[in-house]
Amino acid sequence: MAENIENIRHSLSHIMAQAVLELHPKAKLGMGPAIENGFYYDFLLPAQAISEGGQDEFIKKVEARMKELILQDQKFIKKDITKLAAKKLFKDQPYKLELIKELPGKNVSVYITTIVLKDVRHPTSGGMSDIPPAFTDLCKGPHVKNTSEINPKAFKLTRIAGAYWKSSEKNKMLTRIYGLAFTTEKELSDYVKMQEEAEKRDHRVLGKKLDLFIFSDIVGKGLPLYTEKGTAIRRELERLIVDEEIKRGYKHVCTPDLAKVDLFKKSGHYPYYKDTMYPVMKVDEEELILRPMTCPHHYQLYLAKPRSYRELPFRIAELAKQYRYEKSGELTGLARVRCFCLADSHIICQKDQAEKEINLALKLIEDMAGIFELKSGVDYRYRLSLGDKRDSKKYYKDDRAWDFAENILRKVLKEKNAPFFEAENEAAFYGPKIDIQMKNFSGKEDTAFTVQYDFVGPKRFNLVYTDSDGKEKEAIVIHRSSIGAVERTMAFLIEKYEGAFPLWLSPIQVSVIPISEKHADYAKEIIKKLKDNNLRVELRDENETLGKKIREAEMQKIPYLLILGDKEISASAVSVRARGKGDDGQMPLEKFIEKIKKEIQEKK
RNA sequence: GCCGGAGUAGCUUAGCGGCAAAGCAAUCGCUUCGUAAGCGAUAGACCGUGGGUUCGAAUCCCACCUCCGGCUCCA
Repeated sequence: MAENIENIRHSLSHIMAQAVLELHPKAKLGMGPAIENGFYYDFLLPAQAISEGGQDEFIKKVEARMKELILQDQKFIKKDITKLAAKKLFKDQPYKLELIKELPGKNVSVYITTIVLKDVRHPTSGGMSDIPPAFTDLCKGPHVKNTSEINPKAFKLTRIAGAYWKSSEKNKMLTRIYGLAFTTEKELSDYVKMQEEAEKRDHRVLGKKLDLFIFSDIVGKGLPLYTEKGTAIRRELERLIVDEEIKRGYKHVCTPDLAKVDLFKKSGHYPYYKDTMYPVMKVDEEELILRPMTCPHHYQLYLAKPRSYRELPFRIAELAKQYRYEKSGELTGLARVRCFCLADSHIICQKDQAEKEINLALKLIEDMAGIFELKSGVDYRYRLSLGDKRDSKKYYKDDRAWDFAENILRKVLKEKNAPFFEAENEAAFYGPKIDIQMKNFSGKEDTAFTVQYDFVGPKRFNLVYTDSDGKEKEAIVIHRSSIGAVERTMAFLIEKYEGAFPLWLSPIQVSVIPISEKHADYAKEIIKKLKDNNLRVELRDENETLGKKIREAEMQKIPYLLILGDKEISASAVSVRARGKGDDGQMPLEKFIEKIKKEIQEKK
């Protein structure tokens, strides 16, 4: 039955179109495919079709009619007809006509749904032998044979959204209706429940609950403000990556957040990205912009003096703040912001060093992902993002360089046995890249980390070195991020851990809880000793019951609670409670400190 | 940016033309507690902003701002 679900979903999209056309005979049909977990159909609806009564009312009406249509045991019949006949058939459907024109061959297939002769479930509706087809759609199928294969309780219309015809911003926006569909009612309700559970992991919800970051209308959208707790997490991530990169031979540098617009004109970024750059600030005779990327700044450091082949690979790294004017509708919590900090690096090297450097960069990324317990194939997968040689507007024209770079990236992935897929038209203008695609709480993917091959930057900035033969040669550049944008990575981690961070990342590592006011002084002593050991601690000395203070600390997902009462004072000890594990018994403070410092060290 | 929704106390929400409510948080008492919510009181809201309709607007209409779900985009 499972292999039939695609057919069910696709058939439901036709039934939805049929229902919508009944309600609004003048509606124009776009496309209506099956998708993961359901289906959609795009319509051009008459004005006010939805606004009368609102979206919920509209969905309810369509859904109710769909259920009736399903119960009519409609047959799906496939017919191949000539394009000419199809054009006649769809003369009132401009989008279908457009599709017919574009389809190859002389014939197209259409699916006709028609009501069967005997409606056994509705005996009162009588014979219907000569009624015309209920609905005909241009479609290559496949479909169910009969709507009786569809469980009317196992689907549900979910939402209405705008979607551009053929996915292009230049085209008209149609109204898309989404539905969920499964084979059984239980699968549907299980899915809905699962979604509700997943929403609790949403980093925006947890960010508020755990007091990690906020947004302020007057600061501006897409510009997060981190609280003390959120900043603690950031700081740990930043320390981790800077220390690790320095160990691995990167030169960590600091360059300004803005630059003359000329810098980005020279780099070639400007014409490609000017719409997503902040506009020019004119000061005296200078025209400055907030930088949307760091590469050209780093190139200037390389160019500060003549370079020898002995200095290569020249790995410049920075925790670089970047500013991009993303469209307002594209902003999402910390995952997509207008000001972010990229763990960025540009590796300037010889062409024949590229393969090794790409491998090293991927190794660093994987080691970092390992620390976060992110698993290849589960939490993330690799995407080989390719260009399009036919599109010389979007991609720098140099077919040989593209082939060379693509082959290196593909070879690296193959030799690693990495699970990867290839994606056309996802490259940067200056070269192909390997993107590490991470899943978020709702199952959608975002690029978390990236390794890119660049053969354009060196030409534009004359990034050369003196080779062993004394001749000047052109270098190539590997752009890479290690832990990506700190903001986006935090979003992933909040969702991954559901706010229960490992000890080393926890904003508060230890909560000290005196049982009553009598024990407050002892608690303060303990706090001081913990702080002397660079631990992040808090004191819960409110006049509340022990149970309540524990509950609050647990809800804040604090890894360790120290409970202090008469027993602990007389034993000069602390009682430890580990997150989610309950009472873990008494131990001397020194032993506890030693234990958790080890745990922090190991980043577990 | 576009399509569709939503904005009520610090947070989560109820109210949907006729006196702005509740729980949690906060503050103050009582309680001094042994491993996930002790009891009571007090305070807290220009109902996102600005216009309009109406005898009367949190509620209806318009514009703007912000957020959410999609579309587009993501160097």
